Amino acid sequence: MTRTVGSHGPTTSLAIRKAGLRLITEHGFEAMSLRQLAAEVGLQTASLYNHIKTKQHLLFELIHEHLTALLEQTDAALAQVAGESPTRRLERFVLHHLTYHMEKKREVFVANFELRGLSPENYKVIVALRRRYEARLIAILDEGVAAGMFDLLDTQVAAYAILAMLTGACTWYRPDGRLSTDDVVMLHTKMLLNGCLHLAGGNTPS
Amino acid sequence: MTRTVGSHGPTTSLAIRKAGLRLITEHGFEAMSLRQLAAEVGLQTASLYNHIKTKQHLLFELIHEHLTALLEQTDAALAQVAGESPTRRLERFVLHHLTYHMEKKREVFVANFELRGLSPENYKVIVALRRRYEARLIAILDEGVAAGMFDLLDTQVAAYAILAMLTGACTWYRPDGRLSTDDVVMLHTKMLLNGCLHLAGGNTPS
Amino acid sequence: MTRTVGSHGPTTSLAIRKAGLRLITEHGFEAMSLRQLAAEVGLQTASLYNHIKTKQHLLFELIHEHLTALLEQTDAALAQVAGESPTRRLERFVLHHLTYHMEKKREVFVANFELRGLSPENYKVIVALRRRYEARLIAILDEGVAAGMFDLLDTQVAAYAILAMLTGACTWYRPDGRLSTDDVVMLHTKMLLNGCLHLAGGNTPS
Amino acid sequence: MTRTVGSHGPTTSLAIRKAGLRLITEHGFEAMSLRQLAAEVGLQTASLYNHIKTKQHLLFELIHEHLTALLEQTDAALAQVAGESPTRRLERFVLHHLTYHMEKKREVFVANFELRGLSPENYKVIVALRRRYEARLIAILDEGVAAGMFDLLDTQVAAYAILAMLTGACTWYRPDGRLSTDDVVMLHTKMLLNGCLHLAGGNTPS
DNA sequence: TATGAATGAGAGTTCATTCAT
DNA sequence: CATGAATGAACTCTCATTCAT
Repeated sequence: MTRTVGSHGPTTSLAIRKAGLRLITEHGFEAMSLRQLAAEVGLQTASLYNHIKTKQHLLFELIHEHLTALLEQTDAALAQVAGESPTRRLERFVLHHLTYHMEKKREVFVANFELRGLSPENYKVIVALRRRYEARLIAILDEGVAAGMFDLLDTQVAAYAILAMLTGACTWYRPDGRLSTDDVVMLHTKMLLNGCLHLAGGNTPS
Repeated sequence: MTRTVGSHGPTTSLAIRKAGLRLITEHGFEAMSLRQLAAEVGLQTASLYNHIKTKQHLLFELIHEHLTALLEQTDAALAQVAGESPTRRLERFVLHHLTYHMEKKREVFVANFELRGLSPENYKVIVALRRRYEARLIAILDEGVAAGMFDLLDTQVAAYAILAMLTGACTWYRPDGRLSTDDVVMLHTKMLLNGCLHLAGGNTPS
Repeated sequence: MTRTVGSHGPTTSLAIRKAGLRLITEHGFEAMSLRQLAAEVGLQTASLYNHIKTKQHLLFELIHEHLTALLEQTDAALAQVAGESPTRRLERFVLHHLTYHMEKKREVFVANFELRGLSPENYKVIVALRRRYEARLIAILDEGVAAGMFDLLDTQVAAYAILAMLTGACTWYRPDGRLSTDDVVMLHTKMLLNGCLHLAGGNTPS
Repeated sequence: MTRTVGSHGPTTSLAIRKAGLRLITEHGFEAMSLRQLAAEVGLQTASLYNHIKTKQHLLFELIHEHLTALLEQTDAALAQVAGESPTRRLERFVLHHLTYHMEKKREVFVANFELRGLSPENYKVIVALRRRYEARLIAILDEGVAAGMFDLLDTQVAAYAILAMLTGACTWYRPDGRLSTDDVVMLHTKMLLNGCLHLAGGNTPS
């Protein structure tokens, strides 16, 4: 009754998803062929269809799983600083976003830059999830502005700008690069916090 | 300056490039077919080859022309503030980057997110051009740090972060949206300048 | 005669054959997929192979069973009018053919229009059975001609023509249509008998 | 300026259609592969698409062209006997139907037995054409009944029966067979006319 | 008896590109 | 400068069938 270790339980499905992420990251979704994917996993192309519904659905699943996990973990992280100051909460958000994104580079990349490959219906679902994530940040910024601590013309645009910067990090960050994750986090945290804060001197750009 | 009316020579080529930009933006380079492109311009597919060398070369041209123009205009813009303070120069850079990017949304998008479609040789050329552009910003940041005005752990990473934020703007910016270009420029300028400046109080993150 | 309830052994096999007939009728043999068939019966495709040898063999079985039954019943019907006049025997043949065919529309359709799907060996077997059936009709026509009652140039061709007409009926006949089976039988019997009879006046076509 | 004889004008398109008819007749529409078809014509599969829209559309075209021609020629034939007796007109119809069908066996076969391969929309169009053809025969039968010359319970059903018999002829008729076309025509004409006529003696089936 | 997974073959269709006209 | 036709490669996906469990 014991299942042979390593044998075809969810193993193959996982391998497909993992290889899929890699290939999509490298060549783009449209440019990745199922032949390639199958070869990577050591299957015939036809066998893929025992594990995925269609190529399109695979893309959807990969992005959906990523966004769901991201949302969940973000909420958990923010729960730790519930009731604290907007600055503290923003700091926490940045920390979590960066660590998560630097760890799951591939998932992030796909979820951010391969939305074009989604069918219209799938696209809608994914965009809704993204909106929910953005809403977390916007809420923090709104609190900060309401408390007179943040100085932002428009919290939604500010949120987009912040996310663009943070997510951009996962594009160029290399684990074996010059900077540690801590460095990257510190650098971005400082830039963004300073950028949002209402500064006494009022050094608005000339 | 005179051009014989009806000699639609360059006209067709321009139309192809314009439609190409649009289709690549919408569907991605790999997903855009030359059939589509030809139809868009009112030609048969075969006729495209009177105006482009290959599909690959079209992509290269589009990106190359964009980057060349961007570099040229950036240098012109910075020349206007030669010798001024790093803050002023950074402000100028941000202003120019944003206005240019919000005006040429499609070119920017293609040049940023379709590099994967380039052949290795073409990729090298383009990346070199991008490096030169990034170098302009890094230089400004370096000056600022050297002058003790900017407080940045790593100017290269800071430059990437800044560019990610700025370029991100062209992704979500809609000319008919809630914010004017001026608003967008002001908002980003303020965030970034504050983010870079060496603040007296020393509000390092907790 | 007793069969353990729940031992759905033959039940499943029957369900498969029934669904097979339906699907082949609707989509054609080549166009029917075993996936479809399995789904129709509530099985996985692989499980079908516990009940059929191959797709090809299923087709063969369906047709073979039909033709065997048809032959058997036809002989029984004709036995009832053994020794009677060719006219009476022809009448009986027509009656039986039509009633049988209108009742087993699907079997008839498959046996008539899906022979192309048979493998060469299976094809031979089936065609031999059909020949035997046609022979029954030809024999009646021959008797009629010999007795001077039927006026037919060629009894084989006449048999084909008659069968074509009769079998055609099963194509358009709808149980819930305008005509009852009795109507259909009467109409065809009259047409065919008149068509075969040696008419006194000799109304040969001009 | 003169076009090379035999060169690629409509020649290739015609060859495709001709080979298509043959292959569909032999293997059935679904079973015919475009690879086969291309090979038959000496092309690469892809090249077919310079001449056909899709496989489905090819089928539609073949049937549509056939039915259109059939209708047209039938009307021409019937025009020759306009105003004559129903018997004469029926005779003419039978003659034309048989000669046309024995000459264009393949077209007839496809148009009669491959309707299942048509998409729902195409199916509708084709069925409408067939209805128009059947209407020609029904009209003749109606005239005959009205004039008291034909004895038919139901002209529509009679028409179906007649067409089934006539069309069936094209299934088994072989140009090199035992019977000449004339024989076949005479045999069927006699059977059908006798079958329809109102006979003095009133030999209704017992 | 039923199943999930695997397979090899092959389906229709689209692709970028070439070339004679 | 534009075109229709041709090409070879590649695409996603489905097929009937097998086999260990």
